[in-house]
This record gives sequence, C-alpha cells and structure tokens, in this order.
Amino acid sequence: MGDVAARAGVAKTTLYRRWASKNELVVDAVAALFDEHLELPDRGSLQADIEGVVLRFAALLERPETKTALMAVVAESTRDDALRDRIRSAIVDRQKSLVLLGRERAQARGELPREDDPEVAARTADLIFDVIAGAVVHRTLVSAESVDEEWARTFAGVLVGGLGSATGARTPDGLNSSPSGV
Amino acid sequence: MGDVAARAGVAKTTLYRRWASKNELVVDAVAALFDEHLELPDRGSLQADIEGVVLRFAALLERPETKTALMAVVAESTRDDALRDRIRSAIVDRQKSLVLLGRERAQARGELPREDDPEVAARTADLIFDVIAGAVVHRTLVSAESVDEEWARTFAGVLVGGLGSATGARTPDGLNSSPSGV
DNA sequence: GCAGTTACGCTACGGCTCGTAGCGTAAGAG
DNA sequence: CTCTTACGCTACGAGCCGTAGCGTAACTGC
Repeated sequence: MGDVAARAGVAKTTLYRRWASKNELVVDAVAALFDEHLELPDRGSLQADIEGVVLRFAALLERPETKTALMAVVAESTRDDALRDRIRSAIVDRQKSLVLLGRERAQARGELPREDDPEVAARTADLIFDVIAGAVVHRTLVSAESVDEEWARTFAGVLVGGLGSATGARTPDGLNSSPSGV
Repeated sequence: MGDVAARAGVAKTTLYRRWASKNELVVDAVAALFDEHLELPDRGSLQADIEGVVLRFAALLERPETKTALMAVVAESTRDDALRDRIRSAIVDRQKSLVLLGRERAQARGELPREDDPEVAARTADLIFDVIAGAVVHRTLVSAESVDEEWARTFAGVLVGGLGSATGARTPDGLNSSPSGV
C-alpha cells in the first residue's frame, strides 16, 4: 500500500481518505480493469461469441497483477460479508450483463429458444455465468494452464451443446447418448 | 497460527518443525479434507454421478473454514510457484482421478464413446475437471448462492449434454439447436 | 485582500501475524 | 547411564495495515 501511494505520487493517508480499506481499493481497481477489457463483440454465432469472451477473460486473468489482486479480495471475501457484497455489485453483477447480451443475440439468431418464465431465465443465466467464469478462472489459476484458442473452442462447443440439448431441467437423469467422441 | 498450535495442544515452534510455512500446513489440511470427503459412488448414470460429486464438493466448500483456507492458499499461489505446485500435487491431481473414474464408468455404460488418442483424452479430462470444479467454486464463493439439488441437476444436464453433442472438436461453430429451452 | 473550509503531505505509531533464536527439558536407544 | 531426538517456552525481529496528529497549500465567498 505504501507502494501504491508511492507509484501514485500521493501519501498513504490520502488513499485511506478515498478508500476505507485496502480491499475496497483493490475491488475498485479490478472492477475498472474488467469494465475496460471485457466486452462481447458480435462474432456471428453463439459459439464464436463464447470463444471470444473466454479468450478476453483469460487474457485479463493471465496478467499477474490481475489474478493476484482478484484472488486476494475473493479470498478475503470468504470472511467479510461486506467485501463479498462489494465484489458482487462492482464486478460480478456488472459482467453478468455480458451473459444476458449473448443470450439475447443467440435467441435473435434462433440458436437458443426463448424462455418465458423469467425466474428460469435468470437461473439459467447465473448458471452460464458460473460455468464460464468458473472454468476459465480454475484453468488459469488452479490448473495453471493457458487458455488458448483450441481450449476456448472445445469449451464453447461443450457449453453450446449442453445448452442446446438439456436445460428444461425436468427430473430424469439420462437423456444423453449422442454422436462424436469425448 | 498460535491458535492452531493452541487447539492442537502443542507449541507453535513444533508446527514449524513439521511444516515449513503456514501455507504448506493449510494445503495439507485442505488436501486431507478433500481426500476424506470427496468420492464418486456409482449412482447408475453419468448424470447422477456428476450430480453426486457436485453436491459433495459444494457441501465441503460451504463450510466456512474449508472455503477460507482453500481460497487463501490459492490466492497466495498466484505469487508463489512452489505453493502452486504443492497445491497441484496435493489437491488437484489427486481429485482429478475422480474425473477419470467417472469417465471410465460412463464409457463402460456406453454413455460416452472411448477415445483412442490419449492426448485428446487427457485434455478432455482436464476440461471436465476445470468446468466442474470451477463452476462449483464460482457459484459458492463468488456468486455466493447455494448449490442445491436442482442446480446440480441442471448443471449436470448441461455438461452431459455438451459432452454428448460436441467434443470431437472440429472447426465448425454451430451444430446446435435441439429441444427443451434455455 | 482576508477569514474559513477543504484536501493533502508527513511522521510516527499501535496492532497483528508470520517465522526464528536460544535455551531448557523430557523421553527413548544402546 | 550417556546420547540423541523431539518438544515446550519466551522473547523477539520483520512486514504490513490502518490511524492520530499536526502542518500546509489551495480554493471559496465577500
């Protein structure tokens, strides 16, 4: 934090006059990075849109400062509810709009059916968000392997296929079996 | 750490005679929890197997100590390569065997085709692992919503559907469209 | 030009936690 | 009965977050 103040050319006390704690500053910094680097250009298909955002997100996470800062505040948010809420409103909820946009486009293209029940729609959007963000974060940070175009393509293929085939979410446990291999 | 020593009824110095640092101790503790609580009983179908392990994993992660400890070391591993390797060998690689077991069972049931190319098989297993672990972690820690049976069912449905439909990983970008809604 | 408010810089410090040094002591090996 | 091994204990150094207190510059309104 002394370092941050030094690099900003201000005194440490000034930082604490603008942010109540280090964590809040880091959350705002990470949120700004996310807002700046994440977007969802229309690449013509749901699969391509997912590939694009996955690669953008991975590129952001592979920067050492980004991943260190993000994981530090997420880790602390497990024992600080106020921090968790701040992360949600400043980062998570904002980026969730990308999922809504992507679904809207896919529905306009006819790639995904429209869902009338708004609660089901919201739950599905949350699921998609958790799957995309979780998978990319896990791969880059825990598995520590790079997210390249091939991985993005395979991942997007699985997700698109899964969304197309099984989401009505009735009770049965096996409406599976299909072509092409694992 | 003084607390850990106190609760263990030993002196703090004794802890440092067995573990070189706090992080190593935490990694070993989390690894033991994972080994103890994660297993993959045969529930009759790939979908049900995934649901089961997702619920087990989520139950483990919802315990405050588990998630705090896990995320703390993962966060620090972003700036400590030795710690990252220790996490990989003590936790990640061990639990990855669950994916291999689940796939083996699914192949024996005929739910998934066998894959001859071992490299493709390994990459797919890694992908499945990242998707399952990442999605559950992201939902419980970032989205901060509970993983209940309904979520597990929907998630497993999407994953099974995705694995069944699109994984040969050719170039095309749209072999989707199907029944049941998003 | 002048008082009053606002915001900043700076030093010093308290508090917390990780990790270590040094020494005394109990238990098992031969 | 010695020797080794492992443990307990106190004290301490180091690093970082966050704050107190005070001096100082700039900007406002008249």
